[in-house]
Order: sequence, then structure tokens, then C-alpha cells
Amino acid sequence: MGPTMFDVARVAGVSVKTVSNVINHYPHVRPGTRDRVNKAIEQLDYRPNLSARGLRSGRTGVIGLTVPSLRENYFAELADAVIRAAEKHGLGVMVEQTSGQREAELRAVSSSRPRFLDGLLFSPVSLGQEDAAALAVDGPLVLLGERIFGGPTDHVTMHNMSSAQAAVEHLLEVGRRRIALIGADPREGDEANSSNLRLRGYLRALEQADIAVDPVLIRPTAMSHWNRAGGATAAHRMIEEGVDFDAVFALSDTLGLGVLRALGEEGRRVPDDVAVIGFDNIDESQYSVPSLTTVDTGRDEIAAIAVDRLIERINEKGERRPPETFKPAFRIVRRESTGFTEAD
Amino acid sequence: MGPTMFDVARVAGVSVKTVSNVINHYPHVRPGTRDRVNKAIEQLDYRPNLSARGLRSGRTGVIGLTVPSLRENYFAELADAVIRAAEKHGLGVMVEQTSGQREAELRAVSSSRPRFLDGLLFSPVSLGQEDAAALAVDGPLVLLGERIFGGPTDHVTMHNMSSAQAAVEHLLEVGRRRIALIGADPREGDEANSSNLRLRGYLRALEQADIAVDPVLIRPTAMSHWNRAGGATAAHRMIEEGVDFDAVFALSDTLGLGVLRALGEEGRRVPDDVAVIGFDNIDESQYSVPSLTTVDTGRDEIAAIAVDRLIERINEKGERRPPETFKPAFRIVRRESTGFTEAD
DNA sequence: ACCGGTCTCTCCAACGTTGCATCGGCGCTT
DNA sequence: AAGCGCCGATGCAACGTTGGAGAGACCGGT
Repeated sequence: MGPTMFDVARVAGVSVKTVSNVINHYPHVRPGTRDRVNKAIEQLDYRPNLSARGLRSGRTGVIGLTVPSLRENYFAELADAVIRAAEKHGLGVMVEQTSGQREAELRAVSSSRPRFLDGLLFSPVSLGQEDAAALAVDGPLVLLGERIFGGPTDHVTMHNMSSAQAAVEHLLEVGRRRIALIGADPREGDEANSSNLRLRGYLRALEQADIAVDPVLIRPTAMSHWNRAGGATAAHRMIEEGVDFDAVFALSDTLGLGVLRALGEEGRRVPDDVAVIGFDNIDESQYSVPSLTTVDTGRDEIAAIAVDRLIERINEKGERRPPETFKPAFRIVRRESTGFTEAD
Repeated sequence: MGPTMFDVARVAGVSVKTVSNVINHYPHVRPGTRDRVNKAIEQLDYRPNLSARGLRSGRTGVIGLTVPSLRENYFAELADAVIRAAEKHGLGVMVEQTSGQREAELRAVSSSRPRFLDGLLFSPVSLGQEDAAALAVDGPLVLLGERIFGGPTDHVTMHNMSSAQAAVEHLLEVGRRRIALIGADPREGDEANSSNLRLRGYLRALEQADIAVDPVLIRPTAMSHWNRAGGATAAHRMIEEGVDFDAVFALSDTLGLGVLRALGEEGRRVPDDVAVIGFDNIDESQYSVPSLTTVDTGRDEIAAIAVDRLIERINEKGERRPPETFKPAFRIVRRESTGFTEAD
């Protein structure tokens, strides 16, 4: 066990409380005293014991980030952004994975999670609107994603509908008319999830361009198959069925990368025969062959906002600000898969 | 603030310590008492305060994982594996990123890191053999990767040399003779890092096949450019220089994916004109066009071993086992980029 | 019936830190 | 010169938990 405040106090010739005051930047400490204490801290390589601090003050300086899986590039990059944002505020990040399982997601927000996180950033994929109540408990919580709206917590999401609309408009601009959508929600209903919101943007873009919607172009893919394999399968099947299309709007980049692969295997040239746009702007899309045009949803900003809101909630005393929803700006990143060569 | 042991004790009609005993599976508690306590715990939704436990027992149940960046697929997948392995033992994982910077790496193992992690898994890229001493401090530590050998800690690494040799032998088996190596260390010396160890495997394979080494085929790439862009650049340059080659051994999958892209752009067919093998077996390599043959280095096993060793160190009392090095088995995963269609 | 040992549970103290109360001294106002 | 308020520092208690010691009940062997 390392040195404690007591040791620092002894070396600096002050009381333990004064050491605490210096560390916490309490203003009424004479510069000379402060220096002596800091020198002693350095000399002993003293570091505060976060357990003790957490016990006494109720703060540990650690927040949680709960995502489906770091193997999905989007979430790995989100985690990277969150860790960077948290670090700026001196917070550590404990990462938990749910594999997208309902069980695990419920566990993450409620019981059995030991008490020691100052707050939680939570990106559910299985919990839905009907579980909004489950989020009412358990300390500062900021929600990421679009599974649950109007819940009791702050919520950082993205301009799903308008950015999807812009994506489709981009395909229209490059002259496409038979635009397939890959990644539609295979379930009934119009629950406000990523799929359905982006679908609405697609429909709206077509409507405004006076293009009739052909249901055969709307290709369902369960969220659990929102990966390269799922995208490839969907594209293969569409071709197998003889569907006529000259563009694909993939509802995620990984779906889009799978589509690119399948189109290559089927001998369709991208973008000549088929233009493809993805969604998320993961690092990888920049390096695929061809590179993938996509929607940048402002991931870094999402992370920064989420961390800021969470910190605000953590510091909240009695008066509680009502829950808010935040949506950073998006932009279309034009790349080879829609006929451009330079990004940005 | 939630219920405490005191509340549970009151409801169950026992002492606080008995509650503690039940929670910690102390054997001498009557089943009836245990049930009453468990019922009270459930009823109150009691969860232990890890700060208090950590303060009293010196354990927090959280380990650290320090990697360069989660944006690199290899490390994202490693983090995934570590988190899963740790979860099996009831441990949480706090992830820190260093961006591969020496400063940040030194900070991670030594001062300023607040005391509350039970132990640390550390994967340095900038620290080298000369920094081995810096690792002597600061509690349980298990090293990942091949930057530092013979240090004062346990070390989980991989069969770099023999698996690289096997990779090159695979290329020889499919009839290639002019095998380029992309990702060599541009610096002088033969420090035992990933690059140089894999280079040795390459050299040994050629030697055993009685093929002369052509230095022009050994292409340097700084570790900081071990990504798709770096691989693409290296391949482009090699073609620009008019180098004759019929295979590429990329020292990482991301380098290999960049090579695939560049070869496509240059009109070289893979595997017909050039066979390519990567290293790491990241998820993505399975879905590239063409899919990338690679070396699976046993990432899950690395994570499991590392967590197990770390836990063992954490539980170590006085007698210290001398530091050990572990290397899980590897295997070659044959895919399209060397002329195979089925993985496994 | 007695004794030693085991089982079940309890009491007390301690982990390292910070919130609160307080205290002497100094400078400024009246 | 007395009073007031601020500055700089201190001491004490408390956060929720667990280690250790120990008390009483119970058991089996003699």
C-alpha cells in the first residue's frame, strides 16, 4: 500500500486536512504551504485513494459506458471518443458489454450493478420504448442512440431522419432512381428505432422527388445482422430475386461494406452500375475498395455532449433540470462508392 | 444513496457482520439465516458499495486495460476479449488509451494514476526494453505484446517468429517465390519487437526453402503507420519502383487490407497475380474483397491467460512466483487472398 | 457430567478521505 | 480601542465495509 495523506502531512509539516485542501484546490491556503505540500506529494509519489474518496464524498471519478460490443467498429470508435472526452475532465471509463441482450441491458441499469460509478452512459439496442420506466432509477444516466425517447433521462441521439433524407438526396443528385434500402426493421410497427427513423428519411426524400416507393426495394435485416455478412446476404438475395436497382442506401457502414463485397462478387461495378452510401462514417469506410460514401453523424460531438451532460447531472444538487435531447450536426462524406474521389 | 448493510441487517434481524459474511460466502452461516439475509438483500435491492469494500479490503474489483487506441481493430477486439474474460471473474475493466505516446504510457504504469485498480493489463508500443525497470513499481501488472521481455512482470505474448515463419511457408506452399514483407521496422538494430520478430520468421522460412533474400522486398513501415493507409502506400510505392513480387506478407491485417486496396487500384489480381497474407485475424479480414488469409494469434486465449495471471498476482500474498511468459498457439486461417474459399 | 472443539453469530476497530465546525490572528472599519 | 469579518489552518466525525477476536450454543467423546 502506498503513502497516504497522513504521510504527506507529516513530511510537509501540516495537518491531514490541509493536504486534502491543497489537493482539492481549496482557495484559502497560503502559497508557501501549498508548495510544501505539493513538494511532499511529489517526493512520496502520493496518489489519492479513490476508494476512500469515493466512500467519503460519494464520487469515484469513474463513469460507465455500456455498449453492445467493442467488436462493432461504430461502438469501438464511440468508446474511443467517450474515453477521450472523459479524460479531459479527469474521469475514467469502465466499459461494459451487453452483446445486445435484453437481460444484460436491464442488468446494466438496475440491480446487481455494484454502486461505485458516478454515472452511466448507456447505449441500448434491445430495450425499447416500453422499458423507459426501467431507466428512472439509479443515479445519473445519459442515454445514447434512438431506442428510447421521452424517457426520464438526458438523451444524445442523431438527426436520423433528416440525415437519411440527405443521404438519399445525395443518391438522387448523382442520377439514381431505383434506390434500395438495406437494413429495414423486419418487425411490424413503426417504433422509433434507427431503422424506422432512417426509413422515414428515405421515404420523405423519394416523396419530395416525386418518385414512387417500390416496396421490393426496402430490404429487411434484423438488427442482430447489421454487419458485413448481413449486408452481403441482403445484396445477394436482392440480385437473386432479380430486383432492378441502381443504388443502395445501407443503414450502417458495416452493412454497406458487406454490400460492396456482394456487388463485387456479383460482377456489378460500383459506382457505375450501383452507387452505395452507408451510415456512421467508421474509419474503415475510408479504406474499402471502393471507398464508401457515408453519413457522418458527429460521433465525437455525441461523445463530448454525452460526457458533459452526465457530468452536469452528477453535479446536480436538489434542483433537477428536466431531461433534454441533443442532436449534433451531420454531414455527407462523398467518396468513391457514389462517384467521388476526394473525401471532405 | 441506496440501502447499506445496516439496512439489510435490520430487516433480516441479524448483525451487519453476518450480512457481510453471507455476501462473502463465509461457510459458517446457518442456511435459515442465509436465506433471511438474501431475502432482505433482494427486497431492498441492496448492492455492496465498492468504494467501502475497496477501502477496507484493498480490492475494488476493477482492473485496468491500457492500449494504444480502440480505433485499431486489433485492440478493440482485444479489449472485447479482456472484458469478457474479466467478467467471468466478476471484475470490471477500466480502459485507458495512450495513443501510443511514450508520455502516456509511462503515466499509465507509474505516478498520477490514482490508486484504485486492483491490477493492470498493459500493452505498450512506445516503451521498449530500456524501460523494463519502469515496470517494477505499482502493484500487479501483466504485460501484453512484444515490446519488453525479461521484465519484472508476467508477460503474455505470441509465437511471433514461428507463426510468421508458418505464414511465409503458406505462401511458399501456394507456389510463390518473390514474397514481399510489408511493415518492417525502419529503424536500425534488431530490438525484439513485433516487426523484427516476424521478420526473423520470414527470413528463416526463406532460408529453409533455399530462397535468397532480396532486400528490396523488405518494405519498411513505421509502427505509427501500421494501418490501411500505410499498407496501401507501401504497396503503391513498391509497384512504382518496379519491384517484382508475387506475394505479400503484411505484418498486420490492417496493413494487409491496405495492400489489398492498393493492388486493386493498380490492377493486380489477388490471388492470381499476388497472394496476400496478413497477421492478427481481425474480424474484418473475413469480409474484405477478397477475404484476407491471415495468422490467428489466439487473441481470446491471450486475454484469458492475461486475466488469469493478473488475478493470480492480485491474490498473491508474500511468496511471489517469478515472472513468466506465456504464448498461446497460433493457426493459419486460409482465405481467398491466397486462393482458398473456406475459412477454417 | 465434564471437557475440548466446532459452529454461528456478534462486537469493535480500522481502511483513507472529506464535510463541518472551529479557532487564532490579522487587517479594516467605526 | 473595540468589534467584525476573512484568512489559513486544524480536529473530529463519518462514509460502508471487512478482519480479527471472541462469546455463547451445541456436539461428541470420555
